[in-house]
Amino acid sequence: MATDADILTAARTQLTQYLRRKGMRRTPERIAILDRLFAGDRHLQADELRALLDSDGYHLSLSTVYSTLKVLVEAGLARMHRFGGEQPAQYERVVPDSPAGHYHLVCTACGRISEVTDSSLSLRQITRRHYSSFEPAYCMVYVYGTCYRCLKRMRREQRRRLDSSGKTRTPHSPSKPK
Amino acid sequence: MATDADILTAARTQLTQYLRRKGMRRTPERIAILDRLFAGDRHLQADELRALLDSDGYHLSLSTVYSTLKVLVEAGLARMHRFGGEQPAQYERVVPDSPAGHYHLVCTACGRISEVTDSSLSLRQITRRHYSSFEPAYCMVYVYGTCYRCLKRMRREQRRRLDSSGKTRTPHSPSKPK
DNA sequence: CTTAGTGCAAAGCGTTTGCATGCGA
DNA sequence: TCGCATGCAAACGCTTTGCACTAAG
Repeated sequence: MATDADILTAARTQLTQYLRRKGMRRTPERIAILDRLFAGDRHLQADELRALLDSDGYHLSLSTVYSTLKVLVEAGLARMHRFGGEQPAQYERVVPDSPAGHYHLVCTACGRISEVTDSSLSLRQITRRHYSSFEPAYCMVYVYGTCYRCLKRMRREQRRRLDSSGKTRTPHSPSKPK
Repeated sequence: MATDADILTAARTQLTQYLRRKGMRRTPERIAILDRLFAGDRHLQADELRALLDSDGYHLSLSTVYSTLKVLVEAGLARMHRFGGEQPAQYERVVPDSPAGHYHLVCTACGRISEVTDSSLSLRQITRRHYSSFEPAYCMVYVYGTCYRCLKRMRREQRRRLDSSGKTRTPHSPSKPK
């Protein structure tokens, strides 16, 4: 039932504690980046995050964004993803103490990401069945495939290809041969 | 029960078919790269793969390695991983028609990867519970944590730190201060 | 004979680093 | 005041690209 405000508060607290524990400083830049990352649950690239902060009137350097994101990841407040391999890293907030696992549907055609929360795929369940020789911290699940949008498009294109290659096989209509 | 030889044969066949279907050429470089990738089930980086081929007396350019790996991924014969985010991409063979899912244990301390085959985490089981709006192709599971080797090391370091900071608090033994 | 594939070198691009300055504790 | 954090620009490293040459079909 946590509201976004609750989540942000919890995150700020966790960051403050982490920084203190590590003897690091609680700078306004770090707070601002945390706030912006937690303002939504989208995946953000470093430069997107910077652009957002910029349009908020908050100007900071890319290196600061990168270093802070690294801090957030170490503090367990953010997670880094490399979805395609070609595309740049994307960062995602981690809601403190949230028990549910969630995984990512990655469309290999358009790169769009959707998220699925699935309690049956919780960290606990996945990590439980491990050997004692590995101490799991968290897990990530990626399902690669085709999103419905691309499926539709691909079907449309296929149809058109058949229409034009089949010549007059089906005297239907070339419809829009554009 | 497939032997490595069987697997390689199947992979070669699948590649040949894929290339024919796409109107692409069956060059010796592509075969060599496929063979080398399937010679073991390790994760390989592009330049490692090239080095291996090099030591086999097979010299080819890095760009060829990259472009061929891309082809193999598209043909469903290889998979690309970006484990840490910082480290370069690693490639892994995909055994044709192998039903079992396997996931990766990634040590966040040393970067070492181990693989776990787990039939209860098969693609089928994971993808079954999706909406109809996404057509899954394959999935990847990463469990991040600490491997036993690093756990041991970290415990050792922690102990040493306590020993030296705690002064003579517990007059036990520094045991092996090595 | 045609044209996709290869090799080489250079470009590209996300990310990191070095260093001078600024600011939190 | 002390030393970590920031900003800038340059460096870095993996990957891609452009182009001339080679070879598969």
